[in-house]
Amino acid sequence: MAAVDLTTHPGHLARRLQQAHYLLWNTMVSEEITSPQFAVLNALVAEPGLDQRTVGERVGLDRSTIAEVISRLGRRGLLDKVRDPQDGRRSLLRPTDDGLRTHRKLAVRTARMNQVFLAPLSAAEQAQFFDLIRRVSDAAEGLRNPAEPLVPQG
Amino acid sequence: MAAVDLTTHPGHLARRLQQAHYLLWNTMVSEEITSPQFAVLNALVAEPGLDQRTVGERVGLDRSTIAEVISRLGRRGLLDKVRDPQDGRRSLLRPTDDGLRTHRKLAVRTARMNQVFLAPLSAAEQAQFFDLIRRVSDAAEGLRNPAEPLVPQG
DNA sequence: CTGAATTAATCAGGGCACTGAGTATTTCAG
DNA sequence: CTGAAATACTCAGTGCCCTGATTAATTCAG
Repeated sequence: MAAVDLTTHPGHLARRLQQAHYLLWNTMVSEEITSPQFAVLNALVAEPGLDQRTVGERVGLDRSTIAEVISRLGRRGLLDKVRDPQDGRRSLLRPTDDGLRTHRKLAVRTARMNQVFLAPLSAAEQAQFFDLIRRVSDAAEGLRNPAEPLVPQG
Repeated sequence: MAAVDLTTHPGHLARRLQQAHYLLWNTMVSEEITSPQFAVLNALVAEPGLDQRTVGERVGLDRSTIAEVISRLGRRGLLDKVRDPQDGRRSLLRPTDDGLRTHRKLAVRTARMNQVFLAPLSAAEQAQFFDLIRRVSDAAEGLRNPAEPLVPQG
């Protein structure tokens, strides 16, 4: 006995939500390009020439994961990766023509999928949905570095 | 240009939410036992003697993933796995004494973590949060098998 | 200018999540 | 009773996600 009701556990709900999304993405958007891959491509369409670490920051992927995702996108010929002549540690990334085409195509399908995914909610509820999830995520993210002791701001 | 705003994409938000949860779990609950592992243990505390497939159903893990999670819990000595004498295909699972102890300990910590995680929301908002996520997940889950042609209900 | 941080990227290793294919066991039609 | 279908599980392969350690390049103090 003493077992817990997981339907009131946000972590469990988050996992289920992501699984549901994965399913829909696979059937409605693409079986080749994943959602994180699209996010990276999208960041590079917005800001071509970013380095790997910054792209990871933009889309919320750590250094190891972003390296893998970028390697896959590179293998598929969707982005170019060149060493920064100014700073030999960095690789500068930008989408290829094929990458731009793929991004445009998937952006349309993604919008359609989002509509289906959110269809059970009214417009007001969808706004609530975004707001609540964002607030919880941001707050937890903020707990990462519990206020730097040195040079707090400026 | 033509880049999309990911902050209005439920899939992206779901991923961020799960990452935030992962972070908090790791610091506040356990670095050894993961959240899916706890979910499996919890299911077996509620219903000892379940077979692998059913446990997977209860906690939302597919056949392959549940096999891995159970193998890890078995290696840690938190559950026992015996072949069903009635049906040689099944393995019957039940928590060990150590598994029960671990479950009790983690249940307490998990409750504390959930409070911290949901602290940015009022009680009413927390209820909304559960409701909205559950409705979206359930609806997408329902799209898996688009209405069985045989014996719809009963 | 040189040695000590700092920084970007990589590598090794563990865990979650899915699909498609294969194996063993049970069930069920004939 | 026997062969086909269904079922529980396993295995191989791909991809996401994290941490800690390592490598290469840059920056910065002395």
